[in-house]
Amino acid sequence: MTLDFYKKNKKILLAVDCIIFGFNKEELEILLIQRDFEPEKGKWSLMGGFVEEKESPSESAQRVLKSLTGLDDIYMEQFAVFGNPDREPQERVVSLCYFALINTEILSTDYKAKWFKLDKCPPLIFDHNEMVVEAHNKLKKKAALYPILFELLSDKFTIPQITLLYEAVYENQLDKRNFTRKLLASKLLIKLNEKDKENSKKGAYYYKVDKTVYKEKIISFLNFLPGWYEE
Amino acid sequence: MTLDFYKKNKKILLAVDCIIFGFNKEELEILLIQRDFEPEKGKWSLMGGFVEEKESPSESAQRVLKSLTGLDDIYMEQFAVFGNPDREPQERVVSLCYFALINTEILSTDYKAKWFKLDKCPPLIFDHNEMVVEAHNKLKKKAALYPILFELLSDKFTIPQITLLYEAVYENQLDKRNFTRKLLASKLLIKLNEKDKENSKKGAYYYKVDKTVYKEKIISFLNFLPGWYEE
DNA sequence: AAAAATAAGTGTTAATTTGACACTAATTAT
DNA sequence: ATAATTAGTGTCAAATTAACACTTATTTTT
Repeated sequence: MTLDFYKKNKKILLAVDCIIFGFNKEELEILLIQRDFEPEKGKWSLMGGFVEEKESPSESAQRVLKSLTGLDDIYMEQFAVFGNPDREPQERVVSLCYFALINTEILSTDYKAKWFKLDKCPPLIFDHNEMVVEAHNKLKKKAALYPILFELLSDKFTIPQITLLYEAVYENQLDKRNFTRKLLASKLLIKLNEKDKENSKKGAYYYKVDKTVYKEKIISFLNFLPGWYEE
Repeated sequence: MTLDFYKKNKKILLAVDCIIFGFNKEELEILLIQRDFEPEKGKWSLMGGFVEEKESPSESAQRVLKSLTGLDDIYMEQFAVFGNPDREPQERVVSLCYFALINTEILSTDYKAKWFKLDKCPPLIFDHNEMVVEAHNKLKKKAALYPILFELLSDKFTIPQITLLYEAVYENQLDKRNFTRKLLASKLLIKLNEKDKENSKKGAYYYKVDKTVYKEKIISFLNFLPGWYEE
């Protein structure tokens, strides 16, 4: 009886798919690959892979991410399961969806992945376009409460850069004065004695994240974006 | 080549486990079953089952819930994946975790499940105790933003009952005056011309949820619980 | 060297929301 | 009639919010 219980149940191919967000200083982007195998060879796709024998799903997601970007230690979160029996034509696959936030500057370019602006995402295989939409929605909700968007920026960044980032994620204009005030009130940022002179004549001071505060900081970020969630 | 790609990957037993929350007018409870099969026969366990061939994981979770409670149409949310390779001794099983909110009054009692107070939960099989803790944490976060806790109450309820419910979920005392004010300001409640006289001499007015508002209503519930998330 | 151009950075105010706080009202039981 | 019990309500000071536009620092142009 012991093993019968398990044996009578069908096993399933279990995949992970990663929506990898990046920020190009102006727009939110996602990293896609062109499939080089059947089915759907040549089509654009999220990065994915199967959960292997000796790894947990989050380890699979990390492996996939590493194999495609060379990056370790990336912010990643499981946010959905796509598992309709017929979502892939060849074989039943249940997919665990993760979104990841990476700083695109760190990423070397010799991987065959390509960045696409979120609003110019090509048609993707299977239900991957739906996954992207859900990931973006989840990102908006999460980032309203937790300061995770800093994962998309370099170690040092300017206030105008953060503002552009939030405007990109929420597809909305922000009041610069109010936003800056709230940012600084969060006590999350440390002002550096150095300016970014690339993007303006006056130059904007660099800041970095106070890591000790960052770990504890949640929810206080709420209402950074007055009203975005009510629309 | 087509199918080789899939074939070389190992399939995995995919389970769903449900943390079913209920509210007994005083405390938050979860519904558990005593396993009547090996392994771990006789031990307490979450309700679970395997994802079958023709169903999506959320359908599996609904089926499990229905088979154990007779209930349909229950609020349910996937909140975690437990998938360490060795989390079950006999066989590798990846578990998709759902939490559900049900009104215990509707539930008939001839199912062999049993309610346990959340803080008096017995030792459970495998990693189920961890799942319960994560579910409770997730519930707290979600319910701070969305009015989902009404799913735990009957169609009509009193303000004192809601207050007790929030106090139970957040394990904290609430200021009755401020909480009531915010509740009513949410425009989510419709006052009925009827009182509950069971629980007090004066009697407390019943309210019901305004379903049209309920569907849209999110986040405005935030800060119902000043400071709970900062501790 | 003066003027123009550009983007950074900053302050005020009125309205709203918050949290802290304690008494009155309605009913039943004695 | 009195006591007991729980429901229900109001005020105020402090903090937070959103709406709003000018000054500053620097480089480029003339």
